[in-house]
Amino acid sequence: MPKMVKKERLKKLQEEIQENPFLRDEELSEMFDVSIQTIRLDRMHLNIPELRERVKSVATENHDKVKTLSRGEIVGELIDLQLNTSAISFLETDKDMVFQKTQIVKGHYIFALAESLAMAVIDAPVAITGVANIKYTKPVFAEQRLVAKAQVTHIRDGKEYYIHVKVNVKEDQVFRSKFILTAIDVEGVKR
Amino acid sequence: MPKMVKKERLKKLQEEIQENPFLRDEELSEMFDVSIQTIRLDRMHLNIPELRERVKSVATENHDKVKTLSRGEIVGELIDLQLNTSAISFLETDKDMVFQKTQIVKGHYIFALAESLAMAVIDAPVAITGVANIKYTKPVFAEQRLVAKAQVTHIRDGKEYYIHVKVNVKEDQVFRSKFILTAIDVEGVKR
DNA sequence: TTTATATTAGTAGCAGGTACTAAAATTTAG
DNA sequence: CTAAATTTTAGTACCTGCTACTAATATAAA
Repeated sequence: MPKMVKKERLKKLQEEIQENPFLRDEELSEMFDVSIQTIRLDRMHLNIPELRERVKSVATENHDKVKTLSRGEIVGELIDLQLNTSAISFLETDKDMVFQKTQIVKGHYIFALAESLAMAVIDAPVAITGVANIKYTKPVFAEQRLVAKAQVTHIRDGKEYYIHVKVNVKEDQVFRSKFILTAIDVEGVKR
Repeated sequence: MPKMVKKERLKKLQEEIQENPFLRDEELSEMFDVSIQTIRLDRMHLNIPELRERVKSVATENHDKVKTLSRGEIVGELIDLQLNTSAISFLETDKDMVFQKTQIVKGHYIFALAESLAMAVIDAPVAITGVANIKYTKPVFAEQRLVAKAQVTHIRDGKEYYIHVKVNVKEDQVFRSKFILTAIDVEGVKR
């Protein structure tokens, strides 16, 4: 990189570390063609912690994220559950969920919220999503609280469950759907 | 923890570190009530790297994962695209995508594949999912290759796009859907 | 009791820093 | 142009969480 003044370097340094937090001071000093001490002063000035701390925070952030996405079978937080009858859950949307161009939340997050609530409301050891009829009525943005309400409308033969799930942001409905979930015995589905 | 024989300790140690990779040798030595040296010999025996290496690998693994989920606007890999006409993409399913009880892939992954393909096929700067009509025809398991095919069936007023998306595993259809996407101008959607 | 096996102790050295002091180099002001 | 202020570089001591190694004990098996 060509030599630059302090201000410029600070800006670029911040961007560079943001983009790749795994860079050592030595590597950065080579990139910017300044001494290692300068990089350290710069980091101090920008309140950027050392490599190991950066790595640790990437690790812990993502560790948590992976847990709530793959360990938790339910997307969002369950706040009320009447088995086989109704259920309510919510999900706070954030910047990671949106299309960058439009800032609109990707549909599958809302779908996942609705689907997992539909699954949660069923009192069956296993259920598989059969049919879903969906309508997105309004776009959802980041930093909004989605409230999902599921209502079991019909149970046929004790196997097929008809469930309506509606998702609201405050009083505005943003999504509605009908799920038909079919209870299946675990052994019967093996490949 | 009560004292235990080597074999038992090795097993527990492996589990403990797997569950929480952020433990120092010293903390582990206290947990198991053995010397720090013993923990180090144990790790060596089990081929478990040191704390910093573990943290680093958690960070990099998840760093990649987050990138492919949030940076990439399209879920799956695009292999063919005829703008405003048709498109094909695929997605390899893995163990992280399934319900643990049933080993069946969660519906929203398939939905996300279909939705993002539907969005990709449209030649509009911005598009928002309006209505989706969905049917899951067969359960999908991990380690299968989902192939999604999108077909634009109708364009109304140059704004509303009707798109069919079908998802197959080999010759079996596992999902089909109809999307109606509405092109919107970016300025018009701001809150 | 001798011999293995397992555990503990202790030392030197490494990476990637922090925290600090001090000297140059460069810029800015008078 | 010169003095003062700012920026950059140099160097040292110390920190954490290790590795790699040597050596002494403790415990269990033959």
